Amino acid sequence: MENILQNKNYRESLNKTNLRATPARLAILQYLDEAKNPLDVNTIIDYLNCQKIKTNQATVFRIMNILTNKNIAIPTYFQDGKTRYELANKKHHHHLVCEKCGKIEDVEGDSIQSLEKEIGKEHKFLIKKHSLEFYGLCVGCK
Amino acid sequence: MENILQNKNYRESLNKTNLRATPARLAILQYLDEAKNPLDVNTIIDYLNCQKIKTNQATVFRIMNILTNKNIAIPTYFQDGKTRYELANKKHHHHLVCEKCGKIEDVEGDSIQSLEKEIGKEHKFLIKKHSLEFYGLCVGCK
DNA sequence: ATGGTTGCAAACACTTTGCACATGA
DNA sequence: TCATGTGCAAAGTGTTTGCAACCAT
Repeated sequence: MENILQNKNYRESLNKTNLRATPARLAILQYLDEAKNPLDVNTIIDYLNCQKIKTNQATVFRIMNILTNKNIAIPTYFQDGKTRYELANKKHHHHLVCEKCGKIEDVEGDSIQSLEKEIGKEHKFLIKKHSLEFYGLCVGCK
Repeated sequence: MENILQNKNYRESLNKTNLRATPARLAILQYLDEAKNPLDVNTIIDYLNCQKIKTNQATVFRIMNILTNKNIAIPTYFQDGKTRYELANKKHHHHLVCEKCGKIEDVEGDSIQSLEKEIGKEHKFLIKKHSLEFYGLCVGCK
């Protein structure tokens, strides 16, 4: 579980995993790296269009799947049915999702490590990861 | 947040919330009540067919949405993109999802209540619920 | 009787796939 | 050069909606 994106050299990061550095891939890595929230495919496509990089859904889905398989990106599945992606790079965190405006906020810290260990042992289950989302109302909406 | 399904009188439970007691609704409530796992719509349809209750996806989705809005059922969203439902009736719990065979196991106990309070306060976020799923390998698959 | 429910088909949204063409190394 | 990647269109899923017919109360 090494940190593939350590030096923001996206091109090198791609080559290191036997992926070619295409304009779309480079731009997506940069966008994910700058993003404060997990991004869904349509948001990514809009961004690429703004950057004058012509693309389409099939390609972006393919890229996101590859980045996921190479452990460069991590998908999270929210209640609206859209998959959102973040760089695996980021510190482990959870999400606060506002049910009114849809805003997604990160919560840093892996606060349930010990719980995870305990549960895994008790249920004889090899836990590899977890997904913890809090749903409610953000400051502006409550 | 009263317990609507306290006495397994599904008909009464439905009437109490201004819902008519149709064969599909009664059977779904009973099925959910007996189920050890959250159920997705196709699984529910298969069950209804076995029970000689003719139905279709639109109807079952509509029923599940209504039950969710009436706080009788709770949806959970898993990585395979399918929504699964449980009775709101059940003790609060989390899920262990086997990434190989797909089996879903419940983990009883609301072990992160205090964490939730803490995070809500710190982020000025009104947390109404959370969703915690553990992914990995079950006894049989590891 | 009549308003809530269903069934069917069509529409939607998200995601995947096939195949010819284009391109990075 | 040539394997890898892209674009487009079509197809695959899960879910929702419109509307006429149906049925629980």
